[in-house]
Amino acid sequence: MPTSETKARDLAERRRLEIVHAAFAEFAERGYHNTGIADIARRLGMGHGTFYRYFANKRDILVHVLDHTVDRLRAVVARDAPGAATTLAEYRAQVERIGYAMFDLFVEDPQLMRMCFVEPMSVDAELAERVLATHGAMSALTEEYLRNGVRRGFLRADLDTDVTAQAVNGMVIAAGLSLLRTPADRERWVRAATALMFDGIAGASAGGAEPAE
Amino acid sequence: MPTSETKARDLAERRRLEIVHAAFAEFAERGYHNTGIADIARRLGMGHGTFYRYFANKRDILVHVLDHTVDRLRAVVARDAPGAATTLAEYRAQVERIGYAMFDLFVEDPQLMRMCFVEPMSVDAELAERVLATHGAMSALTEEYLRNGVRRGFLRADLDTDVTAQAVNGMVIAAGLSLLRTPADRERWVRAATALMFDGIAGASAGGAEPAE
Amino acid sequence: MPTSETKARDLAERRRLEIVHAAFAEFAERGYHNTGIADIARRLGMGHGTFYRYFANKRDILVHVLDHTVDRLRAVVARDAPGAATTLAEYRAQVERIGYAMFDLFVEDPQLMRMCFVEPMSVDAELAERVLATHGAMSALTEEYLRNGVRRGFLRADLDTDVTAQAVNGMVIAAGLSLLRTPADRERWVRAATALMFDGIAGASAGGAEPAE
Amino acid sequence: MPTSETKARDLAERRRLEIVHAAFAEFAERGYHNTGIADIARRLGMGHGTFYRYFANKRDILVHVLDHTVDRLRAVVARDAPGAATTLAEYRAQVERIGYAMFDLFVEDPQLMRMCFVEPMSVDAELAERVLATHGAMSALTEEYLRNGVRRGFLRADLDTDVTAQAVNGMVIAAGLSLLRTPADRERWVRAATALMFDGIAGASAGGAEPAE
DNA sequence: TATGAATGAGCTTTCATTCAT
DNA sequence: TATGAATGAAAGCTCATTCAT
Repeated sequence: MPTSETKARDLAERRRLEIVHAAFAEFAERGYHNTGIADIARRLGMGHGTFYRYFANKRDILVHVLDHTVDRLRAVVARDAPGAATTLAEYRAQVERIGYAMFDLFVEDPQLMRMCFVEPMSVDAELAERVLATHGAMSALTEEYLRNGVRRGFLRADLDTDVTAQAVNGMVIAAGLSLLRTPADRERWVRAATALMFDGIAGASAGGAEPAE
Repeated sequence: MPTSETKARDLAERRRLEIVHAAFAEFAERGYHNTGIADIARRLGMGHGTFYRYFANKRDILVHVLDHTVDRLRAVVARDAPGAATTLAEYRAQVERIGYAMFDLFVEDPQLMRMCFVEPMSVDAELAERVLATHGAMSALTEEYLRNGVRRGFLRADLDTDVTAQAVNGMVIAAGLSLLRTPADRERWVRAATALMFDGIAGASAGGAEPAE
Repeated sequence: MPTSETKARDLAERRRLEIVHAAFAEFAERGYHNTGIADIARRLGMGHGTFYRYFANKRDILVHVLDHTVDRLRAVVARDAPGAATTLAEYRAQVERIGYAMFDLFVEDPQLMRMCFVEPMSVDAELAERVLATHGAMSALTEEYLRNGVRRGFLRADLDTDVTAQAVNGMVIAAGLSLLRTPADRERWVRAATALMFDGIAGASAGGAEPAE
Repeated sequence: MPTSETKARDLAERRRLEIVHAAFAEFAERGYHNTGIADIARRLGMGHGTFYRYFANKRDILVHVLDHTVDRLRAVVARDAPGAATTLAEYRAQVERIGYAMFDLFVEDPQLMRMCFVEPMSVDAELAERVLATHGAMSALTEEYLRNGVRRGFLRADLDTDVTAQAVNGMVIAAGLSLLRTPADRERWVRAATALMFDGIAGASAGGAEPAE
């Protein structure tokens, strides 16, 4: 039995979400700096004063768009538990699943990348730091997966999990950027990326774990 | 025999370069949108009207800063000719050399990354496309190296050079971003990244060229 | 026999008064222009839409605050009837009584001065005129006292009652302003002001009714 | 031989003064809060952006208008040196001179009062305090005159110079306010005010230095 | 009657760009 | 060629007021 107060709160919450979505669309379309509050409001058919009932200022909405978008990303990565895989094959399958999911996310909304990593970078130092922190957090997540693999023994014992996690995340970023420009073959991307990740590029015969010396 | 005209042209060219450097510094410090023409001019101790004798408008200087910065990046990658290596060990050594060089570049000027890939992304669609095109071009360059390795037989014959090149470039981007936040151990980064690139993460015993099926 | 209608009217009247008091407090605290309708409503714990059920607009409430405040001032001055005193001593005592009373009023609420003479002056021409008219009315009241004294023969026969009344009121204003800044000794102020008013500043020996010639 | 730099500085200084005058006129006409920067600029036929080359913000111009106006007031009071008079007659003549001069100032520009004491009072606490401080400073100046008279023996020995000075200043304020409403007879005002100031209102026969008790 | 969500006029302020000197 | 004063478009933000509930 929802009281009128909770109903009002729900309505307000829905409104906030609407604005977040509209802002996402506008920012994605023309960029944060080329978007006015009026543009966001117009997209929702509401007065631009109304915007300020829900968000403190322009930067505030960007923060919320960012958070909202990062959550979507994080959800995909976190869906598969880091400790789930017990064999290399399982692990690889898990990575592929995540890869496919992220790829689909990027395909569904190619601007997602931009909203998470590009637009907020050029607003102010604090937001830039926040983006980088997010990137760091996602690398930490990736590292969990790697650590698990090392612990279980199916990943190289001498793996530098920290740096490797960041490098792997870099591949994901590259995929995202690539999709901003041209549609890509999902299968091919994930296959090539996992191949690179697990096996490297060295010829099978020549391959050794040791760096050249 | 420099005529007074060529001398004047040289002087103008030097001035343009000065402005590009000043703009780079200002943009790096507080971002394109938070930098005014006056800031750039002030840094050079020149009147801000003078700026417009050398560049058409604010966007124009960004384009030049971008180009100039990308050239620096490209120079590093292109220093080693793609076709130079003839064995895996040579190839790997070459990659490491390039890796060290890029790393040093990022350390020397961590904002380089931002100027190439971040700031121009949020100005307008055309500049964003340009950034992505640049990224594409550098991937193409990387691909040349990979193709060469495949041709020579020391890289996997079935390597998807296109996607793999992009993914490798993603690692570089990750390194650059990482350096924006925290200084990193050059040795460790390059070692881990090349290990990942050449050998993958799979345990030595378990490693096979074949993807899980 | 209060009908329900008169009861409702009374309730409404009480509400109006509450709002007037709240508005006085807010205006006094941060000035008319820095106070929003929402501030006044919040102070009463009521919705700010409700305000408009009692007052036509923001200016309207100021008018009512002004009137209400002027009434308080006027009541003090009018308490002693202008014609009551019949001798100079009585008259002087009356002036002192009024002086003490006004002083107490200012001490009790130093913002009273501001609400009567300052805030409304900077809203629009009509309100400014109204403030000046009020000042004129209070001078007229003062003049009544002076006229009475002249008529009774204990004030200078040649007294310019009009201008003198205004000048005397000016002293009161000065006292009010002074209290806005620093607390003052009531005794001292009233004593000095009445001494000035009745006897002037000229040395006793030198004193004559005649202006210097 | 004015260098081009001093010429430029002079020009800028003249521009600033022009703006101060225009702002004075606009503020006087419609009040600080009802005046937009655009109004001030329009009055000078200049773009409103130009305003910000000379003043930091709207409040800033008010501060300058205030200072400029107070200086005009102060100049009048300070013209006659406080210690100049040596006899009561001289002193009274000096007071009358100052009275005439102030009166003329108010007649010439009745809004002067409003700019000094009214408009800045309702902007923020700091400006209000500043107005009151100015009032205090002018009272202090008046007190100097009174002290001098007491020292020389032609004013009451027991004069409370502090309070009396404030009260006398109150008369001046009253005159100023009065002139905002209706033109007044200069002769009459000064005569009545000095009479009040020097001799008080008590009838000649009845007059005594002692307060009634 | 009471409410507060919605509104948009209107303001201040910034800054890229122009142009007379 | 160099300058910086002038400009006004454009944007963010506030808040008095309205009105559906």
